[in-house]
Amino acid sequence: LKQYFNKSRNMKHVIQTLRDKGYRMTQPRRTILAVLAESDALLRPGEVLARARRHNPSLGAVTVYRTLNLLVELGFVRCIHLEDGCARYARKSRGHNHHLICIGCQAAIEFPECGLSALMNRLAKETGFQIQGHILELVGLCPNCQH
Amino acid sequence: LKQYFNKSRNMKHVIQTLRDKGYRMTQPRRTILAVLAESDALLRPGEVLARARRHNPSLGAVTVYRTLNLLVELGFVRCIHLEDGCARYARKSRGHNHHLICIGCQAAIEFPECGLSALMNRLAKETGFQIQGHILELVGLCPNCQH
DNA sequence: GTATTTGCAAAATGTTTGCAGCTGC
DNA sequence: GCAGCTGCAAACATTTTGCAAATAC
Repeated sequence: LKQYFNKSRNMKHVIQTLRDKGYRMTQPRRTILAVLAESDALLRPGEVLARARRHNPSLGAVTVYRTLNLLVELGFVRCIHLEDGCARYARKSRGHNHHLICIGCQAAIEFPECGLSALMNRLAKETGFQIQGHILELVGLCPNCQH
Repeated sequence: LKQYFNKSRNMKHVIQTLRDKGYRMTQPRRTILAVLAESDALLRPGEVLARARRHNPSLGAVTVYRTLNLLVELGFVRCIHLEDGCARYARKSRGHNHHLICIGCQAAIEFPECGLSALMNRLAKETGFQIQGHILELVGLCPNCQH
């Protein structure tokens, strides 16, 4: 889990996906992927930048913003807005899933099944809406932050 | 529905709640409440300001931000961050509920039951998290925006 | 070699704060 | 009358854009 992006097979998958869309794997992108791979917590862009600069001090903030947007677009990263509206990022597995987030330490755990399809079907019938998706995040305190 | 805040009983409830917490009902607050009452769509602070200025041209943007924050704090309004991270506001009924949002016209319909408690209980047991809440919004196209 | 990417500076955007004057009650 | 509120200006935080130099492949 911790080495999601470090596992050679996953990194190759990222590189291949970039290639397929005309993008390139670069040193800054590798560094940012490594930062996300090493963290189990949601990170703000500034936090990603600070951590990435430990490995690569000349990295620019703009590159972090652009890279995070790209990784979201490609589906490798999720952008989450909690109540405060700040953008936070976490790595995302393939397929449909959501995050359970600790409001103490920002730890984020993925879970796949949300069981919302019955609700969505019912509301679609009742309202005539064509429901396309949903935003769902659970928030609470992880075992370490409950004391 | 359209006149949620205009109904005298509801307005009195807002006034009473403000009073109880040491706040006052003022002309700018009344105007902003009326704007939210008249709209069935999510509104950005700037949109609230523009609409409110039709009734009260001297209204300041800062007052809109402060009033929206206050109304969220008191539970009369919900602040929603969609994928783009922008803050949008909608009036909120009492009790637990969520919104079904049209990505075409920003129309927002409240619905009360989300059926997430089984999922939350299961994840709490599996992870040791003390789950305190959830962010849930359904997004799609309303009948008018599907054409 | 060439198209993509980077990093800087600057601009744009969105929101908050300090404060003097105004308003609700 | 006095506490709370407003509106302005300014500060602040965050994100985006234009562009020349660097880089991936």
